[in-house]
Amino acid sequence: MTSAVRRSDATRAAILAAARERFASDGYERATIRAIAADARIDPSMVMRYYGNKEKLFAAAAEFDLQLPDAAGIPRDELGAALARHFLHRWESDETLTALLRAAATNEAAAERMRELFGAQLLPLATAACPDPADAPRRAGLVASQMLGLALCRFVLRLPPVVAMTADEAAAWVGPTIQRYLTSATSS
Amino acid sequence: MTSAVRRSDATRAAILAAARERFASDGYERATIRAIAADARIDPSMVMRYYGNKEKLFAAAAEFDLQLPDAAGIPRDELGAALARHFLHRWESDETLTALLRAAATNEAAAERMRELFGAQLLPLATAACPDPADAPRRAGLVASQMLGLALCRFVLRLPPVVAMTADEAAAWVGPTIQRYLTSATSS
DNA sequence: CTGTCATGCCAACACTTGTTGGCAAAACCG
DNA sequence: CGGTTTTGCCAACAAGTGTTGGCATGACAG
Repeated sequence: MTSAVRRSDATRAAILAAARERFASDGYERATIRAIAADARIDPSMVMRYYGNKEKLFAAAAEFDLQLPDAAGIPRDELGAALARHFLHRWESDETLTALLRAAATNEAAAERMRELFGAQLLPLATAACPDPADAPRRAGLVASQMLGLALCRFVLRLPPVVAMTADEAAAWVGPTIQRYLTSATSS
Repeated sequence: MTSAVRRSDATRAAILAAARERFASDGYERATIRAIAADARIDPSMVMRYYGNKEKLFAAAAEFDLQLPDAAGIPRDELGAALARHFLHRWESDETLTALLRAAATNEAAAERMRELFGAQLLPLATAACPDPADAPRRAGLVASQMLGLALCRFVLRLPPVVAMTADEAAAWVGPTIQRYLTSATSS
């Protein structure tokens, strides 16, 4: 009966949703199993039964797909702006990324997950987009620094001027930066 | 006897140094008073006597001066590169900034401190450097997003390609970005 | 209906946390 | 020297943590 719909699937989903919310707003250590369980209106022990322990719960809650567009489908000189817009949109529509970012600051497993996400999703796109595949990692790292920095200031630190910008304004400013990191002639 | 050198000043300093180290490597919640006290080779209760409570200890440990150069002393078109280099150097020579960044991800007081730092130190420089003072906050916010993002990837998440770069390489890449955020014609 | 398994809650565990009060020794001042 | 203040440690507290095992209730197959 592995593929059947169990009655507990709703509970599992409620736990996962509550976990994402707590991890996103409180980070890994301050998000307690008890608080998550209370949000999902079940007993804390259920969380343990369905997810084993807190670490595994986080791993399940931090599962994430950036859904990056295919580099081939976008004109080379619009890639920066398109990526910037996509990132911001993705960030605003799914709190998983904020959860991951907040947790990654203090939790090594979350940081490792962030590095995996970088290597598995952003790096391939950079490799396809940049002139010399040999320095794709560095270029992807720079793109990450700008996009994660923007998310940090906007969703975590909440710097007023960064929060005040619309997503389109922010993308318009940051787009050329991403573009340069991806496709410019090598600096230095 | 307020201005005299007390015998306990060495202990106070040891506590503060240990606190900065722990906050920098563990973040606010995982850095325990007990661990800090152990590092400083004293009893946990001493931390309380000298700093009141954990919050105040963090406030004392997170005191920080960016020591930004005067915008007037630097040619306008070299400001971006100079700032990038300065930031990276400052970051590497004092772990207080890493402590502040790690803690700010999950601790509201630390985030507030980060915003103060932004408003009191980076904003004035941007106001002096950018063409129209009216959009200085936005420009300063963008600068912060890039510099904090770089620090996040390099010192907290430890993305391999970002760690592998030398400080000068990183500054060479990021410099033009900062420059554009500060002095370019308004985007969008 | 009967037996079986899934679902949920309760109570408790071992442990860690920040924090407090009291007590000994050392340092200092007259 | 005597008296006071400073510096430090010890033991303990109350609260909160992740985690566990047992017991009820419901659903469901035969």
